Parts: sequence; structure tokens; C-alpha cells
Amino acid sequence: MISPRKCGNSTFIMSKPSGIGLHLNSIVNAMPMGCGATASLKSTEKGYLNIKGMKSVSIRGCHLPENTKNSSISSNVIDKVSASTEDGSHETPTSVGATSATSQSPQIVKPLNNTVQLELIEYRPTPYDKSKSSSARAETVEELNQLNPKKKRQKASGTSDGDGDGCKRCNCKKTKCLKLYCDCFAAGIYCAEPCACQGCFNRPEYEDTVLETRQQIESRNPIAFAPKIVQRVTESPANSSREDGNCLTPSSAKHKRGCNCKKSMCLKKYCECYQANVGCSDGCRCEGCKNVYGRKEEYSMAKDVVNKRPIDERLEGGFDVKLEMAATRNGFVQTELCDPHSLTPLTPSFQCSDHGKDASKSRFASRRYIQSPESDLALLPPYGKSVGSPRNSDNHDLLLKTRKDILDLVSCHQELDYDIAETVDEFSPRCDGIANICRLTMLPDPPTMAMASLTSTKKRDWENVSRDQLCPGGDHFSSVSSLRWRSSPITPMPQLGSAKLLQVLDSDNKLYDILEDDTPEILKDTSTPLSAMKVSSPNKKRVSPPHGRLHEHGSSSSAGLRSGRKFILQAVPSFPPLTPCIDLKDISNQNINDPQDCSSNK
DNA sequence: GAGTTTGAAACT
DNA sequence: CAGTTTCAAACTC
Repeated sequence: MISPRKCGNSTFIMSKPSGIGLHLNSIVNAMPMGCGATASLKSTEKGYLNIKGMKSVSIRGCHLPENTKNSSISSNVIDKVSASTEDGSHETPTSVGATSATSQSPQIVKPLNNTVQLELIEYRPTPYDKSKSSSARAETVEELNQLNPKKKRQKASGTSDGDGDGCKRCNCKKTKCLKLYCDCFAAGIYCAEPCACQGCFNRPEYEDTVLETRQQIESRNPIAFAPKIVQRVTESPANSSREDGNCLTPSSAKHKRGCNCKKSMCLKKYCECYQANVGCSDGCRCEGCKNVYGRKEEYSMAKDVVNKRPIDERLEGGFDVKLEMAATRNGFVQTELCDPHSLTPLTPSFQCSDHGKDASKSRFASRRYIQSPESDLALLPPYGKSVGSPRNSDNHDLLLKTRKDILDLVSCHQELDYDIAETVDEFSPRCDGIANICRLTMLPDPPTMAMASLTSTKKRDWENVSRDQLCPGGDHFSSVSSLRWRSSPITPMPQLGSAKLLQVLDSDNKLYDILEDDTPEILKDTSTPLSAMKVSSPNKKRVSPPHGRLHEHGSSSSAGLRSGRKFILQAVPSFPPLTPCIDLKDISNQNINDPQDCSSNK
């Protein structure tokens, strides 16, 4: 997906974004296919993960100029992933969503400083370059802003719509790019050259202003900058081979808050769901939804099917549920639509074929929404190579095996709770499997007990592998830290439910003591089958972050946020990539296409 | 490329 | 929190 490029000594692949919890704007700004993106650490940022903070990285996106060294990754698109460089030395490459690399000069906002990240009360990105004062920058900015808007507009439009080089940027006129109207600002990145904005303040020169504004917005809505698109793992296995058969369509995503379309029937890019190539869910309040990626009604129907089943049956028949859901959607897509889109997989994230003008978008999506492990791996064949240090080679087989096992697990239980996906860092696709496993260990259902047991084994294996292979020093992680790495300072929601997870991981014997999910409702998706199991009265009301839900859960969730995130971060080193390399064949041999066999396979 | 439509974000 | 306004992107011509 993203070709590796060399940046001096530290070359590593920007792992393609998992798609988990992607900000919609990040999607829009995705890089073009051929645009290799490489994130490289500054020399001063080398070394193993500093759990206190996030690494700033440079991005080299589309023919990025030298000055990109000053770019850092938006907290929305950053993840901590370890990998080994070709020379075998371990570095701390940051998995970067292609988001910002799309611009010619991606000046990306960097994450908060360490202290704030530790608290993780906010995860706002911070403009990277603090060397200049705002006043001193004013001049520069003025110059930038004085660029002929029309000229810039032309530039922007030439690459807009996601069908150009993907370097689509904003065109704000009145908001100074300091409101969420601004795609760049909303995505946590600075405006850049391709932008046609006027009076833009969303520039490194105004980082203070940007920060302030962000804080302001976040105070109103803590998840304002959270990714809009969250991963809903697994569609019908059949989908994975739809179209030309070369596509891996193992996952899909959904809009976190849902759309509110009235007239577009969710068939135009006005619709955020459609724009993100995700189906509408019951979080949407759209009217006359005809989203080709999945209608709201279908979502509800599928959920109802799940909810009506006896608990036990559901617990035992997770796959039936998935199949039902898939069947529903498939039926719809296959029989009801004449729209060319009907040919696209339900999990457009993995569209591989061209549909005219949608081709590039599909490519977009492919890069940005990929979440499930199989696809991650499949699409990153070079990854293993690039990260495979000599030191790692010894454990490569084991790692592969472990990964394979993980894939098995994941393929069987992906749909159990796509919040799992939210637990996963958006750009640490290789860790998704483990994340799923971790979550699985918490599940109360009998089948999962076996799974949990197995998982424990796998976990241990994996830990061993991970430590041996990816953390030779071993001093960077605590003994139980290897599965805590999921903490994403970027997206708070995933972490919230993870506090309990830590308990699980601390003691395999307590797997069932930890079913409690302290994730605030606001951050939960109650529409998932798993939620249906856990929640007796699903929240039917739309997620309305700014007011209702946030305030509704305000105090508690706030506390939860603090404690949850803090807790996680205390011992959470960013985890190294799970399995740097896996063969596509491995994936195809997984039980992806035959989930029923999963259990037996295990 | 100008004008219109649309729905998210912001505001009241 | 519902209704309204503002905004910028998407879309149409």
C-alpha cells in the first residue's frame, strides 16, 4: 500500500492506517496510491518507545520537500509502533496514517506534550514547531495567506475530490481554518500549500492559537477531534472475494456519530458515511438512507436479529450472527441496487477494483480503513522485510505462527464487538489481532472461555516473541506491558474499556472477573452484537457528542477518561508491530472464508 | 467557474 | 437540547 522509502538511516514503512477510528478528514486527505510515504524519526527521537510521550516523526509524503522534517504527526493519525530498521537497529517508527502526507508540505500537528498525554485528558495535537513565537510568525503567515486564493484554489481543486493525488486540502474563507469546518484543522493538521484558505491561522506560525482553539473546541466536545470513522470489523467473508477476487475486504467501518442526511439519501458525499465509504448505522439519523455501503435499516435489522436470539445461542453462535448480518447486507447489495456502487464490497475500505471515478476513492479507502489483520498483512508484504532485522529472523517463524493463530481468532470473532477495533490504534494495524484477542479474553461466553484459554497461551507466546524479537533489551517494558500497548493517546474511547483488560492480562486466571466495561456510554457502540449481549437496554438515542452524551456522562466519563487513560499509559509502552510479515497465502488460508471452521481449527 | 445544494458545525 | 445560522464541501449547470 505504502511503499517504503528511505529516510536516511531510519527507513520504515508507514504502516497503512488500520482505519480504526479514522478521522473522516484523514480519509479525505489520504495519499494517492503511488505516493510512498515514509515516516522517519528524527535522530533525537530514536531509541525505544518513550511511554510518556509520542514521537514526532517526519513524514515524507508526496514529494515532500526537505522541510517536512518539521512535520509531525497529528495525534489523530499517529500510533506508536516499533519496528526494526534494515540495519537491525530498533527504532521507534511511528505508524502514520497517510493522512497528512498527502499534502506537499504536510505540516502536521503533533501530539501533546508528554505530560498531557500521560493524563490523556485531552489528546489534542500540538503544533510541532514551538521554536517560533506567534508574533514572529505572523509575517510569514501573512505571506502565505496572501497567496492568490484563486491560484491556490486551482491547485486545490486540481487535486481535490480524492481523485487526484489525494492532496486535497481546505478552502476556508471565514473560519480562518480554526473551526471544524476546516478539514485540515479538523484532521489535526496544519494547512499547507495546497490549501486555498484565506486568512488561515491553522499554520505552525500560529500554533498557540491553534492549540487554544483546539482546546476550546475540545472543551465543548472532547471527541471533536476524535476519529469519525471507527472500524467495524468483519463483514461477510464472502465480501472479501467480491469483485475481482483480488480484494481483501475483511472489514468495514462506520461513522462514529452517524450522519444526518435528509436529501442526499446518503448517496452523495455530503453524507459523511458515504464519503468515508462506510455504511450507515443506527447511529445515523438519516432519512431515506440508501447508502450503498450499508443502509441504516440493514444495520438495525441485523442487530435486531442478534438481539432476539437467546443469550446462550448468541454466545455460541457468534458466527451465525455475523453471517446473518452479512447475508442481509449482501442481499441488499446484490439485489436491490443498480448503482455501480453495488458492485463495491460492503467493506469499501478494501475496494480494489476501479469504478470509474470511484477508483481513486477506493484506493483511498483501502489505505485508510484497513484494519483487520489479514488485510494489514496482506497489504504490507514488504513490511516484514523492512522491519525484519537479523535479530528478528530467529523468531520469524514463531511470530508468523503466532500471528496466524491470532488471525484465526480474529477472523472468528471480529464482529463480536467492533469497539475492539476502537481499542486499537488507528495506525497500528498489526496489533489489531492482539487487541481483539485481549478483548476476547474478556468475553463471558463459553466459547470464548476456550478462546480465552487459548488466547492466554497465544498471548504468552506472543509476549515471548514480542519481547524477544521486538524488544531485545527488555527493559522498556514491564512484564505485563506487552498487551497494554494498545493505549492510544489519540483516541480516548478505546482505552476506556481497557482498564479492566489490564486486569485480565495481569492474571490469566481472572479472565472472567473482568467483564465490566467501564467505557462510558458515549464511547461505546451499543449497536454491536456484543453490546447487545452486554447491554439490556441499548441506547437508542443518537450519539450526540457535543451535548447529550458528553454531558450526560460528563462527570463519570471524565473520571473514567482520566483514570482509564492514565492507568493504561502508566505501563503502556507503545508496542512493536505484531507481526511484521505475513504472506498473503497465509491469509487466504485462514478461516476468513469459512468462519465456521474457526473453532475446529483452534 | 459561478451558483446552488447539502449537512456538519456552531451558535442561540 | 431543539431550532437556527454559518460554513465549506459537494454538486450542478
